[in-house]
Amino acid sequence: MKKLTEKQFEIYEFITSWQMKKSYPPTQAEIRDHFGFSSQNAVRSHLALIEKKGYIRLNWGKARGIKLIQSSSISSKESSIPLLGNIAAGVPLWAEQNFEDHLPIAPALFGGGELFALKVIGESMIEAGIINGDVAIIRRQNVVDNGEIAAVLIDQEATLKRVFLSSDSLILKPENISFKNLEYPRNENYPIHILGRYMGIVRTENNRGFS
Amino acid sequence: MKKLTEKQFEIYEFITSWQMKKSYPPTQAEIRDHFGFSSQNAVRSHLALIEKKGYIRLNWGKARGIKLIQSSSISSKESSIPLLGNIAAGVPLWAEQNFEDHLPIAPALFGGGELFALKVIGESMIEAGIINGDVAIIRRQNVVDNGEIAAVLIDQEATLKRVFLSSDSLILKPENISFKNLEYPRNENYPIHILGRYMGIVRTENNRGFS
DNA sequence: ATTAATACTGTTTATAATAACAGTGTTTAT
DNA sequence: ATAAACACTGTTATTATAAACAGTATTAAT
Repeated sequence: MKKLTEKQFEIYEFITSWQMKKSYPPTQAEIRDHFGFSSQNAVRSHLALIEKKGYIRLNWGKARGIKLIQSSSISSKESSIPLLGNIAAGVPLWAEQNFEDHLPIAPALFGGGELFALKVIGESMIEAGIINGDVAIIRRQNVVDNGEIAAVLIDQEATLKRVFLSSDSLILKPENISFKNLEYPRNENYPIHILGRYMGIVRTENNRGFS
Repeated sequence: MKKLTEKQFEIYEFITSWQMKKSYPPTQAEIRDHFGFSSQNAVRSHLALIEKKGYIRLNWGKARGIKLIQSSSISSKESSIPLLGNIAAGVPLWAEQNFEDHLPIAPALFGGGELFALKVIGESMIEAGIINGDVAIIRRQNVVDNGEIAAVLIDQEATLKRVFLSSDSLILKPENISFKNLEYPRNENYPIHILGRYMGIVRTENNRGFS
């Protein structure tokens, strides 16, 4: 199946998660509003392309006539999100063995894609409402847009930071007034990895400090 | 759950099988045609009754706004948490009709019990890391221990507050320095209800303001 | 260097679909 | 016997939603 462009994928994801939540697909106008387009035509042309690539089927002329085609990657069979455990130095990060747990949550709730969960350590994102011990849901990707929150690995510890990438440096901005920005010059081997984009959190009060 | 009449059941079945086949629900006109009614009103009144019995939920004014309610045995108890929708004055709070959505999350993650979800309105718990728009997971119970966070209903609006009950008063303490405590003398008919105990939150960044 | 595909804005028209109002018999449960 | 709930017909208004047409600007692929 032909690959979707990034934008097309975003729209496709929006449809799947809407469908998941509401059990019926969104209208073109609802998609337009979500993405802030001022023209429905933007949606129409995107849908046409996504259909051409075989991800959806359009029932032309009918309200909410978008039918999702089952694709193996985002199939509804997946009903959990892997929780990444302790990160041992040198061990390949994505090996199955590192997944010590699975959260019984359908990935579609967080927009689907290649998701994993990570326990947030520290208070650095407290002003974004993310506190120590929260489980962050991350979509795996190694680049994120400027200003987005990403999961980064610093000295074997996973934390969340707002990421700004300029031509000559990478800046990690905590959401906590008492923390300083971290700045790393580019083209140097800085000791951080972007693990993925922050998609949300899950916080369970019943088993804080459980594992 | 109240039983459907034979005719209502036929219509309900038609909707479920349509939904299965097409992945979106039928319109009222499509139902009318299938049953050979000459008036849409026949459909409308049936749907209203089926909704009242809690088998579907109607999204009034929206095309194909019929949502099937998961039969509580399969989905609710094992792999999803109902999201409580708008709370209309006078309407019994726990009627099926008020559940507009189900979060695809296994209740066990939040300790099990009779759980439901509620969208948090306002900034009153910001210091507990709970921000406006978060979906709080609540375990239904009308009493909570002193100092625990509970979902309370004040003037038809659901918020979270830390609850303290002394011999002569009930105090609701927000976790926000700029908010004042609310105090209600006991043995008076105060306008608040304790809905249940706060068990955690889910925050999805991908569909904030999804309704 | 040029084409094709992508990602849109803006406006208008057509149709799909729901809502509201006013009724008529028929059954079911007091 | 008498409401109340059920199962409809018939008509009209209104809104929700999709389609069509005419563009612009940017990026990726020859």
